[in-house]
Amino acid sequence: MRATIRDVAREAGVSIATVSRVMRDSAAVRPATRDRVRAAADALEFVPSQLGRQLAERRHAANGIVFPDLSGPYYAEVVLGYETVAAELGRSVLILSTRGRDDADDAVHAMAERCDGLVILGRTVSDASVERLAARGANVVLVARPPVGGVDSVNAESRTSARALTQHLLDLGARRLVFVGDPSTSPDVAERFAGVQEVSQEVELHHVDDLDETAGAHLVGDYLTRALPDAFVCANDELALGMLGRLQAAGVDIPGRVKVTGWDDVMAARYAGLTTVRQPMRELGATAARLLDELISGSRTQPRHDELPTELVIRRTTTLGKEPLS
Amino acid sequence: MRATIRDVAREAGVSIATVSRVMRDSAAVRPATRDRVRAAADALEFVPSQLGRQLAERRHAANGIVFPDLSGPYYAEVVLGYETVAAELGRSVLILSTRGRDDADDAVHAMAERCDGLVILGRTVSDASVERLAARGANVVLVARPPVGGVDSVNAESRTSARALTQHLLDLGARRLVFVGDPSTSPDVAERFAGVQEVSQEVELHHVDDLDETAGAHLVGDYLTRALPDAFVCANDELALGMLGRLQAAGVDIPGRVKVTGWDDVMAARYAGLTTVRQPMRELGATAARLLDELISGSRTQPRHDELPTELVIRRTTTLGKEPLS
DNA sequence: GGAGGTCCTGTAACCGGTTTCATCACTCGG
DNA sequence: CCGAGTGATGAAACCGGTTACAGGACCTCC
Repeated sequence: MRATIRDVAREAGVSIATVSRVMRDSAAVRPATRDRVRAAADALEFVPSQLGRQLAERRHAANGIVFPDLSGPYYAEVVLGYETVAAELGRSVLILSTRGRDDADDAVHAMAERCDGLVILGRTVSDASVERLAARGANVVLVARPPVGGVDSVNAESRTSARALTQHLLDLGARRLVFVGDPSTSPDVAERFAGVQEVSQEVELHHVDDLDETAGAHLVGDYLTRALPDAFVCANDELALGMLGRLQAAGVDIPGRVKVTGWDDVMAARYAGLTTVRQPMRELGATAARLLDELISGSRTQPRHDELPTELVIRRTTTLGKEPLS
Repeated sequence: MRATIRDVAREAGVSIATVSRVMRDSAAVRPATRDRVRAAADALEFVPSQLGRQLAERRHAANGIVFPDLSGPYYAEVVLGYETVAAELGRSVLILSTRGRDDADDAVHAMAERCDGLVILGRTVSDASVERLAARGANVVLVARPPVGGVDSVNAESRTSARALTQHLLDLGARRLVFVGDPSTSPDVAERFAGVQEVSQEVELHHVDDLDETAGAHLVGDYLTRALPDAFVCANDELALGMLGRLQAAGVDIPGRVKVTGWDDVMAARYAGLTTVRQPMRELGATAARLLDELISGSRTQPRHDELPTELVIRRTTTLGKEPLS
């Protein structure tokens, strides 16, 4: 069995209070006593129990982060940015993936009991659950999800880049645009669509349920038999990549005949030469960590809703550039 | 302040022991008493403190996982597989990324104090640290890293697939092979090289320090001025993708003039049509979680060193197939 | 009617730390 | 020489649970 603070106290001939003071340097201890305690602690290989400490301090020194998945680069990067800052702030990070889990809400509540605060990415838990957490006094920051009540949030700006993207297409002579995605499923997608509409009023909307490659590849068929538009503005990269593959297989000239854009700038987008919009993923995570720290330390009481800028990335699927693969 | 077990006991007119029994269903309680306790708990919105519980049970019900990064899909998938199984086993998951951290060893030791056991991916911490952890009685499982002492490990098989990959190239008529990577930096790479050598004795070795795209793109230059081999067998996909981009830019016929293979099957490899070797990443994580659980529960005392099979994935950079993008 | 058993519940010790407060020794100024 | 102040230390309460053990109520069977 591992040594406890009482073992060290006995060995050094002092009280446990003194050992505690030496271990955490919290109060003056006579040098001679301090050395004796240090020696005893070393001899017994004493390492203070985090559980005991946490119970006494009534804090976990840990934060949670909830995400749907780590498969794509998106959430992985956010998690990394979050972990980096949390570590700097001296907090451990607990993770919870809701993929393939039907009890996500319960799992999140259980997790909230194990940390001082948590970050929730995307639509992993219901609004009701978020509100319940907040009502229970949990410290919560939402990322990539519209604000719920007075809960903090951090999001990537969508509308400005959507406008820039659309203007870029118009500048290239594209007139008939088709937006692929369903604005009603996600406020993010709605914002992107709204941005596109602001610049190109006559943009068509092609509803699609799943925003993945299969759906993208599938829906191309409809257009091949009918007329192709000048450009497909996809709600995300997966969709765009799926369409791209299918269009290329059909021998359609890209970007000559039709232009394609995505959103997110996943790694594969680089290899596919896909024009897209890059989000500051790591920065989203880092910002969330800082906001959460403010909540936990109580240094801020007013809710904050941050919006981080995004960046248009132009590649071969819109302009036939000679830019290197980078 | 949140209600504690004592508040509930007072409210229900019973002792804290009875409340505990009701909350955890650990012993028979008279139905009438149980209902009274339940009602009191509900009224006070009592949720047992995990800290108190953990201290009493002397367990964290949490496992750690240490990884270098999450940027590539490799570690992200391993972490996901791990998290899924850990959650099924009722354990939370703590993460620690060592990227850009110079005190990785200390951080890992600190983390070990906060969980019942941990998984270490790759060469994130020194062998000495792993041994120190094991000596302190920590439960440790290594993944994608050669065994250290009697510590459990889970690895992906390398040699068999390396042989299959090489045979595939020979079957296609390739004779002059160049292996790109440094077998001395990683036992994994050494295994892969050894497997290649077993089938093609005259394979050349091209040492390269960093196994990333830049390095790959860079080293192509040397070969363009001299003679190209029949095939480049790269130690990983990033390297291969870097070379591929540079070769294509130079107008080299792939796979006609030169074939290129990678290792890992990252997502971008699919889009690039790169022949590679797929590792069962999620399964690596899941297996590690199960081994760790055996260690923690004490149901196994003999160390285990598992090796999971890998799979050759043939794509356009070796054979000019018509296989769909999948 | 009493011994023995079962069922339920409370008392109290325990997990391993932190921290308040009291105490005691010692220094210093008057 | 004495009272006040200062610095180091220990006793004990506390954080919020779990659980071994004891004991009382009640039932059963001889």
